[in-house]
Amino acid sequence: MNLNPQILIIEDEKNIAMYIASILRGASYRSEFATSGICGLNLAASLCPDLILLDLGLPDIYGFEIIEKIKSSSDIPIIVISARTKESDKVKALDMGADDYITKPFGSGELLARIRACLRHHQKTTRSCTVYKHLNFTIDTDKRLVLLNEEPVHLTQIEYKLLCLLSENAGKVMTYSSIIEKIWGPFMDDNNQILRVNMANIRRKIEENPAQPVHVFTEIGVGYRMAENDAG
Amino acid sequence: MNLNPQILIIEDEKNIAMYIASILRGASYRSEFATSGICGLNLAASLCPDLILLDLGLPDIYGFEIIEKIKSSSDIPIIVISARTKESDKVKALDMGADDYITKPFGSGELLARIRACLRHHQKTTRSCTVYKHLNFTIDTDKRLVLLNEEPVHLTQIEYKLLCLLSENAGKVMTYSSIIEKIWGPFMDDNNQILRVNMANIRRKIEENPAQPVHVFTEIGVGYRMAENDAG
DNA sequence: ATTTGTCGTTAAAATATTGTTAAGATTTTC
DNA sequence: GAAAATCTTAACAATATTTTAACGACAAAT
Repeated sequence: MNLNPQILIIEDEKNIAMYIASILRGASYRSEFATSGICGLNLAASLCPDLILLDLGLPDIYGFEIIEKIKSSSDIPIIVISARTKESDKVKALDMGADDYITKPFGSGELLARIRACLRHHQKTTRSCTVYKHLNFTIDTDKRLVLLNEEPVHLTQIEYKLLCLLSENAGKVMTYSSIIEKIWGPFMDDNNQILRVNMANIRRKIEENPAQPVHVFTEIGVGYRMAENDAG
Repeated sequence: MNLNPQILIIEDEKNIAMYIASILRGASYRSEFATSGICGLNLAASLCPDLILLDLGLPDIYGFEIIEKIKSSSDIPIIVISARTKESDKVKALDMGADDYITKPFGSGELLARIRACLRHHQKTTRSCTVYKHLNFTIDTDKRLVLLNEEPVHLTQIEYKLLCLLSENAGKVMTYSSIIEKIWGPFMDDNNQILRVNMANIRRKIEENPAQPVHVFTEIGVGYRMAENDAG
């Protein structure tokens, strides 16, 4: 069963946020708020929403920075909602990586249509299959279940995210810093000690012999790579 | 060599079409016209442009039909340009598959920014090729993987960087000092002992007979040169 | 032919990175 | 609120990489 798409609203004016949320609810999207930029960035990292609606006029962080940070660590589509009609703002936001730009006031129909277009567009890039198959284990992201030799294995939140991330990118090396950014968010420092510990825990759970892994290899000085089997 | 993106303009009013074309030319896009819907559909099929700018108010075919037809047979991004500001039109066009909707009058900056966003978005699906191919080995820089006779070869960080650098410049001699500068940075002293060791290690890994290399040749007194195969 | 200098090779020393364990800190669960 | 699980941090051993040094083979120069 797939949940309805989750949308994160980053907007400092409560009443506008509430208004948007009600529109989204009417279209049966799940929505979350953030009333500041920092808060928004953290929520974006922890929730991994399907889409972000971003107001540019935030109190703490310069709106364009948020676009940059989110896009550097993820692929989440961003629709900018702004009172600024100046062309230079639109250009800047779009070039920073925003996927669309709507100026206030806007109609609920247009907002929803643009959200649909954005989500549709994005789905083409993200594979629809929710099961990663490997040599002797599978990940079912739909059920959040990992089976090792048909037997369920318990993974903690972080371990699970990490395994999924590597599965998604099976075959190619993911650098330590990119992994850390994707799992712990953009404010985590680049110390990969914590990553090493988690990888050790994962290997203890899914590798026959953790000292000679067959699933996740380490490229010394660079990062980790998951074996490219029939993942996907 | 990659040509600049080609953009198809489907617009019945000549002067508007010319205006758009001049904007595109200014940003060094290649552009083509179609002044009717039928004509546009044919050109879309034969040219396979990178993007389509579509005016909704065409004489022959109902504009929405064009969106539907193009999208059903291809993945070309479509930006609708229209004088209609009615929300229902926007919603309909976007839901039909259009990727963006701009209302006239629009600024050239916004148009170009939206085109960039659209192209960028679309490129993600068709990822660029990052593979260097040589006689019996390949380097996949996306996966950071070196295959020798289809078998993965392990290279250390320096070895890998070095091999990539030479591949990038296949066919031409790279001087020792330029190599050292690129790999160890500008503060490394010009002693190429360390480079010799690394080259020996690389040759042991990728050359059949390291004493008679076929991939990386040394130009005595000057530097190293990688054989110019179909690298790229 | 001898000298000079460059290059390839090997091995050992120095350095850096990674895996592992265990002990607090924090959160979640009951 | 206590117990369990999880997350984080620190220390240390194991391992891999990078650097340095020494030396023989070979080519160019005298």
